[in-house]
Formats: sequence, C-alpha cells, structure tokens
Amino acid sequence: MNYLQEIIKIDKSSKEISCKKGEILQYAGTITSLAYYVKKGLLRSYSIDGKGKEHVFIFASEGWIMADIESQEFNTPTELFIECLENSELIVFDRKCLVEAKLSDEQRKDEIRLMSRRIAVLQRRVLLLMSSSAKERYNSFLATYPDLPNRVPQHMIASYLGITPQALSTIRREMVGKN
Amino acid sequence: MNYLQEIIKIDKSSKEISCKKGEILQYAGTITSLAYYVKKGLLRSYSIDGKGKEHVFIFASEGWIMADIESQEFNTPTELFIECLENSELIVFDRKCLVEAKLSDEQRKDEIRLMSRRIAVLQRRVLLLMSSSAKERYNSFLATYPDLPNRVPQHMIASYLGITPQALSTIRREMVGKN
DNA sequence: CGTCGAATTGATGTCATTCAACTACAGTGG
DNA sequence: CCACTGTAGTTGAATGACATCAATTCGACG
Repeated sequence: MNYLQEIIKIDKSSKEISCKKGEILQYAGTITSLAYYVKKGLLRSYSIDGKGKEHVFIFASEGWIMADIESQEFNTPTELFIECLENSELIVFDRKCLVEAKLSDEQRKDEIRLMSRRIAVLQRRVLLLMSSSAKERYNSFLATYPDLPNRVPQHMIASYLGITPQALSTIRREMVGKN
Repeated sequence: MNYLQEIIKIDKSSKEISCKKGEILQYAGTITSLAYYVKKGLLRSYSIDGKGKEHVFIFASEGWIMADIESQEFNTPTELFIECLENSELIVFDRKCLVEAKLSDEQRKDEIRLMSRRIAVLQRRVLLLMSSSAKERYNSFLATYPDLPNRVPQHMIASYLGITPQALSTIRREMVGKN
C-alpha cells in the first residue's frame, strides 16, 4: 500500500514487528496513539464491560489498520484491548505523529479515504445491530467476512455479533438443517 | 467554525438554506454527495428496513454536520433518509467537491479531526448497542444528549435506541418510580 | 368540540440469555 | 503412551427482556 510506505518514511518511530498468537498489544485504561497495519495475520479489538464480559469490536486481517481512534481523538484512556489472534506481521506507527506531520494533499486524501471506509463499516454495523435478528446478523457476517469463520473461534464471532456462544451454536444448528 | 468558512470559499456550489420541519433533504436510493452543516435547528437520518420499519441512525443539532459518508465512499445509493425535525438553517456543501479540491494541510487536518470525532461516536454506539440493556442505553442517551429529549418525539428516541416506543415508555415509567 | 397522531398500559408471544450438564479435543506431565 | 486438565462447543430447561397486538388515554390543533 502506497499510503503506508509514505507513513513509514515520515514516522521515524514506525517499524515492522511480528507478534505471536495470544499477545496483547494494547490494554484498556492506557493512553496510546499507536496504530497497527496488518501485513499478515489477524488482530481483534475488544472491550470488557462492567459485568466482566468481553465484546469484540472489530477484527483486522491482512490489509486493514487497527487503530483506537476513539481514545486518541478524545485523549482519554482506551476502552479497548488489542489482541493478536494469529502469529502476525505488523507495521506499527504513531497516529499522533501523523496528525502533527506536514503531509501532501494526496497523502491526506488517502488518510481521509481510509477513515471514510471505516465510518462506512461502522454505519453498516450500527444499522445491522438495530434492525436485524441474531441469525440475520450472522448471515451478514458470513457474507461480509467469508474467511473469518475459519480463522476465529466461534465464541469470538458470537461476541462480535453481540450474542452468547450458546445462541450462535443454536443458530448454526438450525441453519444446517435448512441446507 | 473556521473550517466551514474555508469550505464555503472553496465550494462555489455551497450555500445557506433554511428548511422547514418535516422536509426530507435526502431520500434513500438516490446518489448524492451533499453534506449539511446545522447552523440552527435539528436533523435526523434514518433507514427503512425490509419490514418497513424506521431506524434512526443519528440526530444532528447545532454545530454538527450531517453527511452520508457510507454511500459517498462506496458510491452506492444511499440507505439513509435525512429529515428536518425543526425549522432549520443549514449550510449545504458538496463533499465530492471537497475531496477533489486542493486544500491546505491545516484544512485537511480539520477534516480529519471531524471524521475522527464521528468515528469515536460510532464506536461508542456500537459498543453500547452490544453491551447494554435498553434502560442503560436510554440513560446513556440522556447523559450524552441532554437537550434532545425535549426536542425529539419519543418514538424517534426509541428508534435511535433500537427499541419500540412501548418499551421506552415502560422504561420511563420505571425510572420515575426510582426518583 | 372533534380529530388524529403520540404516548401509555396490559396481555401474550418470541428470541436470546442464563444456568447447568455433557462431549470433544488439544496440551501437559507422569 | 496414557491419564489429567482445561477450553471450546453443544444441548436442554428455565428465565428474562423486549416485541407484538390491542385497547385506551393524552394532547395539539383545526
């Protein structure tokens, strides 16, 4: 990705790292402005609510950027953990550094395009959460991310969908019957 | 807002308009790249699902920008309607024009800041929808948008929260008892 | 005063959660 | 190589939250 090569030049602190399955790259409660481009592998971000329950916010596989823009924007401690789900190769860079840097118009446009894409994804997610049943959300998930079901444990998919593992299990059982 | 004054200079098609309560500024199914800065008044965007049900996506009151970035980004027909809830004064501008224009780094940074804020809002919304009960979501809504309950009909608030008007009514009843 | 949509209320239904038990399987240490 | 352990996934019964349906009240406005 072109945009990323530019970033690497500008942000001297950026670097390529590899991390192992199970590693936590970011803990909730901290303040950070790091972002992770996924060259290979898979990340997830999730929060833990007042009752101790995990909620998967997003998965990021090859080609996506994982960044906790929410906390960075308001400069408040993160609500999100970032975890490595597969042995991965990442490029870490500092969004703060990026914001402060002087970039060309083209580079800014790239940045804006990336953010627009993110907004679009979130908008669809919100509308889906509001308007669809668990089964519909699961089908939509399968259609949107066809490769993830093979790479992600089922209970994390359930968490992403906003349902319990048991509920997802029954949904899947019912669906096999219908094929 | 500084950023906006710049936009007006750049986008020759931008203009100030006033629109009346009940007017629909954008219909789902169309392709448009217009955005609305709310100088005074109140807008909402909403979708209509397959079963004919409305789902409020966001409200935009004074100082906010209403823009359907999702459809603009993917260049697909909008899923969203935009409706005027109060007699309002708006500044309309063309996001497409803005993307294509050559802007200063400062202007782009403003743009990015606005988009970050939007992403932050959506992130919170997603996590809230996934992790909280209807009552918790309502309380969070009251805390975040203290002025809206007085300006927005209750069934639209219910729709924003992802519940039925009846459910919201019962929640409110229970809450009065507890004060 | 009459009308129409908004809001409330109660009875019933549905979907998903919770709790609990059980199976399948991978990893560990003996 | 086998027993032991822990985690993921499945299944079923009971519960709970919210939806749906239907009736009534409230309030704004002509």
